[in-house]
Amino acid sequence: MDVADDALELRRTSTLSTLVAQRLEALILGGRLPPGERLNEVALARELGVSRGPIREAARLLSNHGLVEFIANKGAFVRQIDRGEMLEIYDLRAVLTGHACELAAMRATPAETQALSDLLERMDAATATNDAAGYYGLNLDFHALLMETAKSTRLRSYTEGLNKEAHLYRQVSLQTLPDMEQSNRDHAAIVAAIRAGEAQNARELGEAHVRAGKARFEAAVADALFKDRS
Amino acid sequence: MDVADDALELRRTSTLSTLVAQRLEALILGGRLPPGERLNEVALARELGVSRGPIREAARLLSNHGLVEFIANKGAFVRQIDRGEMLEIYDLRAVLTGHACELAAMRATPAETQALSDLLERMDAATATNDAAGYYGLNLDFHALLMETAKSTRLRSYTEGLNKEAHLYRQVSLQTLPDMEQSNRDHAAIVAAIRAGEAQNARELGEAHVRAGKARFEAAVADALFKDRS
DNA sequence: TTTCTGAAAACTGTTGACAGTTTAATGCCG
DNA sequence: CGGCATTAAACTGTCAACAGTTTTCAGAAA
Repeated sequence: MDVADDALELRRTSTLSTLVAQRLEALILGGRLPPGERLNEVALARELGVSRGPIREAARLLSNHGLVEFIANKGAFVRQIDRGEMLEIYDLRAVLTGHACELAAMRATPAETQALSDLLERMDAATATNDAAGYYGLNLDFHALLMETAKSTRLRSYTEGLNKEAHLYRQVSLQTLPDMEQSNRDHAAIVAAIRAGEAQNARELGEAHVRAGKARFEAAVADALFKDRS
Repeated sequence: MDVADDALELRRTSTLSTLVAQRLEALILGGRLPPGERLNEVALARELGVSRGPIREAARLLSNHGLVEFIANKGAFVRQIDRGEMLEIYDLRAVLTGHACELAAMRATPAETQALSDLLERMDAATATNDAAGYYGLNLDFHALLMETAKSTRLRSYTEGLNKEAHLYRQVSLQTLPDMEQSNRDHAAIVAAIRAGEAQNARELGEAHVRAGKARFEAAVADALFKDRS
């Protein structure tokens, strides 16, 4: 999608409500509106310089993205995600990532496989220099490109939603950092399968990749629990 | 969830916006608001006896369910689903149904497997008497119970959303009726795998079951196309 | 001091009105 | 008669005010 399309798309969809929704989403994911917090309509309206109408519409927009929960006569609250829901999210992400890899293997254009390979190389470089922050960003890019390559709008929006929800887990400290080396070995295997057009194989590799993340998460939680009790 | 819980839940969530959303959803899925139609706010407000605010909020609610699409300064439109999107929906439904069966195999209580078996029998009875309408309803119940048994709220809501979206396909005539006998053989195999706790097997069976539906759909589309041209 | 009661403050849910945009229609010109 | 500019109608986007509920807090009773 080029710039002109972007501009058109913006003009086609942008209204105060959607802009406010983006602001609110940023506030929530950025932690300034922590899980459990109520979205005070009048305060937010004053702060953002709009009336309550757009605030309410924006909150309703976010509600089905799973970021916000409505309680009648009490208002909109930032959702709280507990450990069980986090596991649920990992499971779904695993299944959907697997499906994305499968589709990518079937549909990837040469340019796309090349772009994936390029990202792989840059991630290797980040691993070599132990650049965790850089790796983190590239990792996001990689998974985004994977979804792009799968060419399934719903798959992408579901995955994006799950990723956002994961940010609502109370102890962000438990959002584990991947073992960069192992993680990128996974990526390399996935890209190889995609390049070879081995759909089933790509699917299994993608699913296992996320499952590994889930395992790390569970270990981190168990570890934190242990520390609490000691 | 018992009746008291339902009432509480209702009181907790129900507000004009949500009630209107349910009404609108019914109008859309019932075909009275066909795909592509604009949701005229003033007309709907008058018809439902509320002001435009709740209508707008309800539309925003439905927009995230994928039933409605907003275009700035033009309003809310009932989404249109084309053949490609329909295939995308089938794919996702297949993957998610497989996952649901997998989870069900791991988590089903004896009561739940029994309930699944009971539905199976009633579907057999419907098949025997060639009661397509009855089978249709029981089939919905079966898949709903499957999701219940999987005990994953997101899995359920995603699947429900996909099912609703599928209703937006322009030619509802192409929504194929399953071959009742074959379909129920699939169901029986799935329940057997769940009862046996064979998660991986249940997953594959569930996925294949939906894939079969996708194949029927593709055949029906090809057939319709052929008839058009002849 | 604690607990209950009741009123006030704060806030959400809803409504009707105003502003700006889009769409349809009317009339003009070729 | 057909195409085009202009104008009016219809409609959406936004706002400010009203109604009803929830929460808070002060004061009285135990």
